[in-house]
Amino acid sequence: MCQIRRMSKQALPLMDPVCCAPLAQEPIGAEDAAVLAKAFKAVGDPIRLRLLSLIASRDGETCVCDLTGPFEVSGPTISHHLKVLREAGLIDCERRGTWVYYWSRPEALQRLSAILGQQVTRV
Amino acid sequence: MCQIRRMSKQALPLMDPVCCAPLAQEPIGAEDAAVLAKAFKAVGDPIRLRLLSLIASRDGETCVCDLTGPFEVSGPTISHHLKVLREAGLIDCERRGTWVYYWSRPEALQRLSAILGQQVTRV
DNA sequence: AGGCTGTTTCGAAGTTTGTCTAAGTAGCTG
DNA sequence: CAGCTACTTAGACAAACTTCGAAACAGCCT
Repeated sequence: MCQIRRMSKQALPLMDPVCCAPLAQEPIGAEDAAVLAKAFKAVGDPIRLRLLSLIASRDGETCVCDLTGPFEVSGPTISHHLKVLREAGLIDCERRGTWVYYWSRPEALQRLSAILGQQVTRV
Repeated sequence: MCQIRRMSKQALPLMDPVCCAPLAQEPIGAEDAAVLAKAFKAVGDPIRLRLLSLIASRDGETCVCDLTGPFEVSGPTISHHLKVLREAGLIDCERRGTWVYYWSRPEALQRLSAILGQQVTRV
């Protein structure tokens, strides 16, 4: 199930040690590249990208039950993709009663955005 | 070999029809997601991310001969990764005499950055 | 033309990923 | 507690990806 408490405690587990220098500013190191590539790979799947957009474009939280509808894949597959996004630090979740709710981590998206972009953004 | 003329003519073949609305603004459509996911997948590999950073952090062009050195993989593998980046519209190349030179397409990186970020950037 | 160097393409391992069905866990309700 | 619903995990399998060595191609030089 959703690792509620554990995930909420550690923010951005994968990207934390990575600096924010844009790609085009200086050649990225091998370790940073490995960590960042994992995050980019997480958004490198059409269904995950749509899931992330669905979750991020909501004001508050999104119930999983609202996420399985728009896709042509089975529930377990959606759950798998949500897990990948969660392990990449892009979203987080919490179970309240029967349902599980997801929300996005804008700071993680912003960080990835800053890596690709030219502006030297501090997040 | 490097599709010099052909690639230079058509700019951003994969991302051209995709709009620039940030992920978090509105749920992305399935077609846009497919195109964008391909681009994100291209940077979702550590070697490709380093290659892109190496190329993008240079002022001008980068010779392939300077790209094979820093990596522990064979020449053909580097060539394959460069092809993936090129097909994603992130870099382009030209052969001049014996050597092939690569350069980055900042507008493509900027577009991806804008999709992830919150600012409504027009590129 | 023939040989040499730099780069890409081809074909074939081995690994990873996306997807499914089946089974398991969490929590509600009677 | 039994049964029900919501969601996740486990195991399996096909498709895709990464990588390599070998071969092919492009352009220089003699």
